[in-house]
Amino acid sequence: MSDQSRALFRRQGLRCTKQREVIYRTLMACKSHPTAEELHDQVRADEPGLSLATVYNTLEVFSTRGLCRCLPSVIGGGAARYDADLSDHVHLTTPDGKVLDVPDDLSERLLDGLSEELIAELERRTGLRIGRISLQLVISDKSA
Amino acid sequence: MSDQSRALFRRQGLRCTKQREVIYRTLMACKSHPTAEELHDQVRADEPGLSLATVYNTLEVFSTRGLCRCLPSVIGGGAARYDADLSDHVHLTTPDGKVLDVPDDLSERLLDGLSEELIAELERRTGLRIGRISLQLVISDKSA
DNA sequence: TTTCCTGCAAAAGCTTTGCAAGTAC
DNA sequence: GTACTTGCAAAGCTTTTGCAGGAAA
Repeated sequence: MSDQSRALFRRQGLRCTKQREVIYRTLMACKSHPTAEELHDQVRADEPGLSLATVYNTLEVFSTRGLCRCLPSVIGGGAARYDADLSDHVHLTTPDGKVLDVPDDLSERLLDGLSEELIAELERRTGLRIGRISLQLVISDKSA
Repeated sequence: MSDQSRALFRRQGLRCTKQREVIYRTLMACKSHPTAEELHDQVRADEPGLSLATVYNTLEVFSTRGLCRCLPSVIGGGAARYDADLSDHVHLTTPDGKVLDVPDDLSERLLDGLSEELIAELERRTGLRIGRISLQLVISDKSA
C-alpha cells in the first residue's frame, strides 16, 4: 500500500487494509463518477475476491470521513454515484443519470456567483447552518 | 374533479381519473416534499383503495409531462421526493434527507447570481444543452 | 490479544412490472 | 368498443445487516 494512502487512513482512525487501498486508488483514478457496482467491477481486476458489500461499506466509511462524496441523483432512482474529487465543483447530469464535471474554470466562476452574503442571510433567517452547496446542471433531454 | 385539473390532464393527453386528481391535488397542497409513501398515506384519507403502485406510476407520468418534479437526493439513498412547485427555486436539504424550500426572495436572488453567459459558454464548449439548474443547500450535520 | 474489517448470504427498502379487471373516451 | 388505467402481487434493483472468520494494531 502507498505511504500516502496509509497516512490518509491513519489520520482518519481507519485501519489500512488492501481492500480500502484498492477501492480508494480506483475511485481516485476514475474520471467518471462510478456507482458502487461499477467500482466493484473495476476493483476486482486487482482484487478478485473483494465483495460488493465491502465496496458499499467502504464507500460509506469514506463518505463519513470525508475521503469521498456521494453525489445527488438529480433525476431520481438508480444507484448512487461517488466522487473522490472533494473540491467545490459543479456537476453536469445527463438524461440517463450519468454525471460529468463542469470544466474547472467555469465551475469556479459559476460558484463565485453565489453570494456568501445571501447564504449568511439565509442562515440568519432560518437558524440553520449551510454545510455544502450542491449545484447541478441537468442536460436537456432534447440535447443537440 | 375540478375543471382546472381536468383541463390540465387533457392538455397533456392524460385521462382524467379520480386517482390522478386526488394525487395531484394532494401533492399541490403539500408544503413538504413528500415521498411516494408519504403521499400515499395522505391520499388514502380521500381514496382508501388507492394503491402505492398507482402513486408511483402516477408520479412518473406527472414528472414526464411536467406536472411535478422528482427532487434529487443530495445525501444519497432513501426514497425519492416530489414537488408540484415547478418554479425555479432553491432547496434546503436536512441531514436526514428532508427537503425544505428556501424563501422565494432569497431563492430568486441566489439564482440570479448564476450568470446566463456562463451557462451559454458551457453549452458552447461542451455542445450540450442545459435544461435545468438544480441548486441545493445542504444543512450541516452540526447545525445550530 | 483486542478490536476492527471482510465476505457471504439474507434481509430490507424502494420502485417497477405483468396481468386481469375496471374505467374514460 | 377500444385504449388506457388501476390494483394486486410478484419481481427487480440497490443498499444494509448479522455473523463467523480473518487481519491490523
